Parts: sequence; structure tokens; C-alpha cells
Amino acid sequence: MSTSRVEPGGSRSRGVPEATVVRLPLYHRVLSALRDRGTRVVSSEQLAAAAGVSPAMLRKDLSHLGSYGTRGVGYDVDYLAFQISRELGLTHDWAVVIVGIGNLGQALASYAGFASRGFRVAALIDDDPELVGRQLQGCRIRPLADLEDAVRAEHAAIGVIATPGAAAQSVCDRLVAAGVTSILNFAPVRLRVAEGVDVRKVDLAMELQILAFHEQRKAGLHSAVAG
Amino acid sequence: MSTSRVEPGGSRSRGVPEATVVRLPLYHRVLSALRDRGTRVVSSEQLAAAAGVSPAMLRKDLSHLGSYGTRGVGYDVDYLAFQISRELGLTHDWAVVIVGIGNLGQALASYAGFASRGFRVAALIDDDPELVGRQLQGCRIRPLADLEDAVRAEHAAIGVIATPGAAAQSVCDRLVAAGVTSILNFAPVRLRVAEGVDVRKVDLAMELQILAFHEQRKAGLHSAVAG
DNA sequence: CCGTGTGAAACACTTCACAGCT
DNA sequence: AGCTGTGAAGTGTTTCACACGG
Repeated sequence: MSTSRVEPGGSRSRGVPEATVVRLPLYHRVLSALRDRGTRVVSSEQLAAAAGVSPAMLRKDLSHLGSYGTRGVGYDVDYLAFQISRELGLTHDWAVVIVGIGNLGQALASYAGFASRGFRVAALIDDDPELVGRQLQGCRIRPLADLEDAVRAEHAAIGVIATPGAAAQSVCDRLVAAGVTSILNFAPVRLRVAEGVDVRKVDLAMELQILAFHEQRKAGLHSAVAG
Repeated sequence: MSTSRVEPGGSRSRGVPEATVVRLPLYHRVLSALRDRGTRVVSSEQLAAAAGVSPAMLRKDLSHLGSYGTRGVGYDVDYLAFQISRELGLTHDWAVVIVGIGNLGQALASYAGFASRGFRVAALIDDDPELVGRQLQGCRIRPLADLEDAVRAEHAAIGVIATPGAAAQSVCDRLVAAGVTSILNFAPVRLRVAEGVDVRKVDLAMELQILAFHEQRKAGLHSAVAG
């Protein structure tokens, strides 16, 4: 990852362990793919293999949501997909405000995976007068001054920060003050937020650094064998 | 994250726990910032506060690299930053090949955070004849057929996949066959790779889904209080 | 008979508390 | 006196192995 968790969900997450929550979207995606392929029933072994986890872990994860399988048979793909959707809040439609419409912000705004999973890009905000007023994915880019209005008008609970690092904390403060309670942060800074606000951080350079660590270890082993 | 770990580093990562490896880039970034500000010595308490972790965790993490602090004093910023750099392989310069130069690929190619940390964008590859030949950050976009040549010529050990999901596995196979042993995957699929190849996955939709889960829980608590 | 659901065991990670060095 | 480095305790996560129900 390198998506990395920054803040725990708050107190207790309805009894579902955080490690499980992180895997639910994965299961949901695999189930969607199975459904599209016409599969009606799936065993924990098949589903786990498709998701790349162990069957035991999959069953334990699902057991935290309830008993949605049939012993001796497996899981009904449609039913299980719906239960996970409900647990993840994907039956709800979430308005998302994206701040910072540079290369990355544009990529995010154009990402088809959002719309198909109940996330609606409700507003695009940027500081740059060159960008403001332009249209992107049927959404007009609005100036930074409109941030609070956009959040309130759209009842956006989720904000995405794709600004340079220096602007991120100020944008974050304004989003939170306007009512946002979950933030996905792509800026390379650790955001300070009030209790009750969730922040997840995606740091592209960090991901590469983690790969480099393992890469170096592999190279070290190799040369140790060679020399 | 949510950047999520897909493959463990192989067997044992030189004794450094994976949870620690994931935080080393964070410490490295904080130390760089401190150094830029002219700080020469830092205590575990200060460093931990800046990184957003507990002092105990920071000291335990650093203890896996060696004893680089001075009791009663703290850590020398320069020295510790260098030790972490070395551990992460940032003293080495890594050639990175990016495949899929859509919105996201362009954002990645333009990301300044890479160059400053020892990652060099060595080649940009795309399938689209419209894109091939164009210049981006001083690097010409080359056709898919050039993939193997680019990897070999640049000795690229790290590949970034920013293609649509359908193309990802095929691109991955070709990268690995050409010599890539670490992959950062932005496509929403689980890549199958040979033993010894590390894959990290960054899935933007998954991150939002994890936030939505916590958001829903918060909303549920709220209405339970209200109702 | 087969595959889920789940206690119990094993493992990994984090926090605690303090010994030891400067 | 102060802060690191670390065994020990505590907590969370994964795996095991089997009872249970269709």
C-alpha cells in the first residue's frame, strides 16, 4: 500500500476488525466479477483463491458480518455481494469533493471505478485561475473560495485532497469545518484532524520506497550467492 | 491504505518486520524535513510526534536497523536519515518503467516526489498510437512493443502498471519476463506473479470504500443517538 | 459427505516499563 | 538527569482443526 492507514475508524467499528474492513472491498470486487461471469454460488476456497487470501481468513472475515453462507454448499454470490455492499455503505450514494485538479486530481475525477461503486464526484475545486471554469467529466472546476459552499450544498462527507503538500493542511481544515468527516489524502504530509474525522493516506513515493527496500534485499541475497 | 500489501517481501526481510518497513519511508520523509529546517538532533518523542506514531513504536522500529541513537541525547538527524536511506536502498538509483500513460500514468510520470528520492522514470510505455511519440517530462512515450527493450536497456527492476484492468496481467507478465522484480499496480486486479516478485497494489476505489464503511458507522451511531 | 462457522493455538505487532549508557 | 534500547506484557490478527448443519 502505499495506501496506509492513518486514523482508526474511531472507537469500535461495529465489532468488525479493521483488518477485515480493509479486505471487504476486495471481496466485493471479486464477487462482482463472479456475478458478471454468471457464477451463482461460490465456496470459500474458490472465493479466497480469487481474492488471494486463505480460505480460513475469508471465512473468519465473513463471519464478522453474519452467517451468510450455507454449510456444505458455499455462498450465494448475489446475496453475499449485497451484504458486503450494505456493510460498506455502497447502497448509499456518497458525494465526494476533490480538491486539487492537477494531473492526479484529473485522473481521480475521470476514474470510472468511483461512479460504479456509489461514489459521485460532486465538486472539483482548484486554486489555479487557468483551471477554474473548465469542464471535466461533466463537472465545472470551481475556485477555492467555493469549497465550503460545495461541501454544504452537496452534503459531501468525503473529501479527496490532491493538492501540493503545502496546501493540504489548510484545505483539510476547511473541508472538516464545512462538514467533511472522511478524507483521502494524496499529499505527502500527515494531516492533523479533530477526533472523529478519518484520514487515509495514499503516498506514491512511499510505495516505491517499500518496493525498493525489498528489491535491495533481493539484490543483496543474489550478490551474496554470486560472491 | 488504501495502499495494500499484496506479496510479502519473500522469506525473511533481513529481520526487519514488514510493519516497520512500511513506516521507514515516513520516518525518512520527516527526517528530511527536519534536516531542511536545520535540526541536527532529535529525540524519539519529537520524531514520533512529527511522524504521528508513538515514541515506543518509533524506538522499536529503529532498533531493528541498529543502535543509531545516543542515550540521554537522541538521534543525529543526518546520520539517522542516511541509515534509513541505506536500508531502503535510496542511495541506489532505481530505474522505473511506467506502463499506461493515461491520466494516472501522466500524473505518476510528472510526480516530483519520485526523482527526489532516487527513482528515475526510465521509460513510458503506452498502447495508444495517439500517445506514442509524445514527450512527457523529457521522456518519449514508446509503444507497447518496446516494453522488453526498455526494461532491459534501463536495467529497470521496478515497474508501474497504470493500465486498464484488462491489460494489467499481460503487461505484468511481460515486465517480469523482461526482468522486473517489483511491481506497483494501480489496475483493479490481483496480479499473479512468480515467486520472488513483489507486488504492491494501490486501489483508489478501495480506499474510498474503506472510508465509506467508517462513514456509515459514524452516521449509524449518530442516528441511533438522535432516534 | 461437504463446506461453513468458530473456539483455540500460533503468530505478529504494539505498548509498557525500566535497565543501561551518556 | 535524560533518553535510548529492549525484555515482557498486552493486544490484534491469522491459522488450525473440527463441530455442526444442510
